[in-house]
Amino acid sequence: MAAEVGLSTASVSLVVRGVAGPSEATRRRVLEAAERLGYRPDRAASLLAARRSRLIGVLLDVRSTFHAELVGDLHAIVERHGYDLVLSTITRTRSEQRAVETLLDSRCEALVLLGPEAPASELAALDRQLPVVAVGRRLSGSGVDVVRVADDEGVASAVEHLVALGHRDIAYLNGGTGTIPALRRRGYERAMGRAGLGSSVRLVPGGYDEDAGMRAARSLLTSSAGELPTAVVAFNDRSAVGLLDVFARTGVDVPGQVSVVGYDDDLVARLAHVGLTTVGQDSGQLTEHAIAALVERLDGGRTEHREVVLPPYLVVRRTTAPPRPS
Amino acid sequence: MAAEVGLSTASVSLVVRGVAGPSEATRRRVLEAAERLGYRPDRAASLLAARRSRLIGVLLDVRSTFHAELVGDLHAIVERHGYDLVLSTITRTRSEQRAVETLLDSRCEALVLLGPEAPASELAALDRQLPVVAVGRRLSGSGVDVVRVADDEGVASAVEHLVALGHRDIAYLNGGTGTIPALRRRGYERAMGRAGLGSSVRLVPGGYDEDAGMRAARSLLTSSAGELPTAVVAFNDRSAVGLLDVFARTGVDVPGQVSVVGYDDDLVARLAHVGLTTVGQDSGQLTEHAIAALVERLDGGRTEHREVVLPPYLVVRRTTAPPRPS
DNA sequence: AGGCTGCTTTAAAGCGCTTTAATATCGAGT
DNA sequence: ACTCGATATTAAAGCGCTTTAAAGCAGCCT
Repeated sequence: MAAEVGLSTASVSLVVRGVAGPSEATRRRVLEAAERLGYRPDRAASLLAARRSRLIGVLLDVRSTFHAELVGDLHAIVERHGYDLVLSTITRTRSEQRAVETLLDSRCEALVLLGPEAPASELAALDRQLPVVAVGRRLSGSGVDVVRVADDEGVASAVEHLVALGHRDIAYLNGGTGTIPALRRRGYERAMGRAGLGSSVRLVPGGYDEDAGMRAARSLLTSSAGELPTAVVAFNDRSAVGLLDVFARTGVDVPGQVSVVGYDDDLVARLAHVGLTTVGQDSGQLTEHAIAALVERLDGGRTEHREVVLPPYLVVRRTTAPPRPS
Repeated sequence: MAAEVGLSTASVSLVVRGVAGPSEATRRRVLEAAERLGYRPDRAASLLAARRSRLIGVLLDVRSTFHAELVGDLHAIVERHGYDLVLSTITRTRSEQRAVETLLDSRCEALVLLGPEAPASELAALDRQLPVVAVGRRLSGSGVDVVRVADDEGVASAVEHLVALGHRDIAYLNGGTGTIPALRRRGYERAMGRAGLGSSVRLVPGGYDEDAGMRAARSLLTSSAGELPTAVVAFNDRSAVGLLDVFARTGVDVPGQVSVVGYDDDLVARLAHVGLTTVGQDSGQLTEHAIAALVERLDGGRTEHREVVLPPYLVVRRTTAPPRPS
């Protein structure tokens, strides 16, 4: 390529990277030749020579629609800062650790971890190697930057919405063990307390999928469970959909007899025939803050860690209404 | 790292890559030191020096759940062949071409394109640079390897299923323009013809999403459309879900009054409360053939192109039943 | 003319590895 | 003791770039 135009490789490098220096004439000459030869700089070589990759690694679960949305936003944002993305997904057979190692091998300068599961200590250790931002997960300690949505507030706003509609008998369909389920559950309990409904707190064992919701619905419908609550807040949309399904099949009118609120604003919640009232998080904000945090540490030299907590928003659709007359 | 153990970098390289040569003693010494120092070989440097990246690029749409599934399988398969994956996704703001360029820049040795949209000629041009396999799309000419499922057969088997149940008035909800919609539609037309129902062919304009399905359902329900068919085969699951939604809201019983079949065996089709009869494709087979094709060309020296067409399978769930009595 | 300045270009070193060919080591065999 | 072959190790070149310092070259001033 350099030989082709009778210039040094240095000049070519300068032109190709758009660095100031070469004259207009040289620039044109090189660009023309590059075009003609279909020249593409070798990323590996640049990376090696430049000692900067300008690569940001993203750990994701390719099966998650929410992650998909985030990746879309990330691409756009990262580009504005002159970085590029490298994706690494977990799968059934590919652990989080393995996925992160791939990212490390690609010599990423920083990592965005979408919903990481690793223990906080491990993440902190990672962060000692390179800037890391965890998205969407609450983390004790402050070994990494965190950008997340206040899940407890989200659930609280769901409860408040129901209370405002007149509900008093509001059950919560739990999401199992884990930091996120715990946080959401606490949001429910606190909100109930604040509404003077502390004594009506009613926790139903659940899980994260449709099946869990279906089981929960069936247990609520057995007479031994006592009267059906007038509303139930579910850990997430998937379990809420399970609830809706069983209610629909057993002739329980939603929202006539029971109101249902989900969490996540999943695609499934938005489907017109589901129309689930739910709590969503602003993916654009989430990614914007995540990248900002990394760039600050990479280019701005910030060293202490920070946690950004964004407010969730309630989306009222068709599964909530005033309670049935008792 | 080499200095650390008092050996040459060559020896270290040999050990780290697991190449035969170094003695057991050396091997242990290096491995121990690597562990202690947290040494990770630099991918870029290896890539540059080895002149082989052993990387396979995957073009995908991170928003597609089917692609997600494929990526999961790909990771597992590729690993068995000693390759690694690099992912590049299209997004709202990131074109297919841009995504492919990224892959090229990473010096992939071959590309797996999941549902590529580029014209065949462009793909053929790409294939002149490196082995390319297109997954899931029918391609005229033979400029690249193709692995796909026989979409026409899939739709045909849906029609045959309905015919076997006794249906004669079977409409098809079209998927818009594009090679895949065209192929599926033809599958419908042919199957109808074979069943002696050529004169009952009934095409409804549609699209690929829930909205299109909803619009189609409404148009079917207006009296001007004539009598409601006893069954409708939809271009895909998403549009089928739109149909189901409108039917449910307007009190049209499925499958009592109308049977509905989708296509894709999406997650949404599997949800218990949807229970959509649909046509699925075996993602494991698809990826297995795709990688096999690439490996053969990469390591086996095959040069001509090939097309692998896999059979789809019908999944009968709860949205199909014998037709309503007329 | 000679010395400056400011702009453009390039030689050369080197990034962290792989690879090849050559060298070192060690018994075994004669 | 000496050669031979097998095995283990390494020196050195080089992958395709970036980067730094230095060189080349105008034009300008004194």
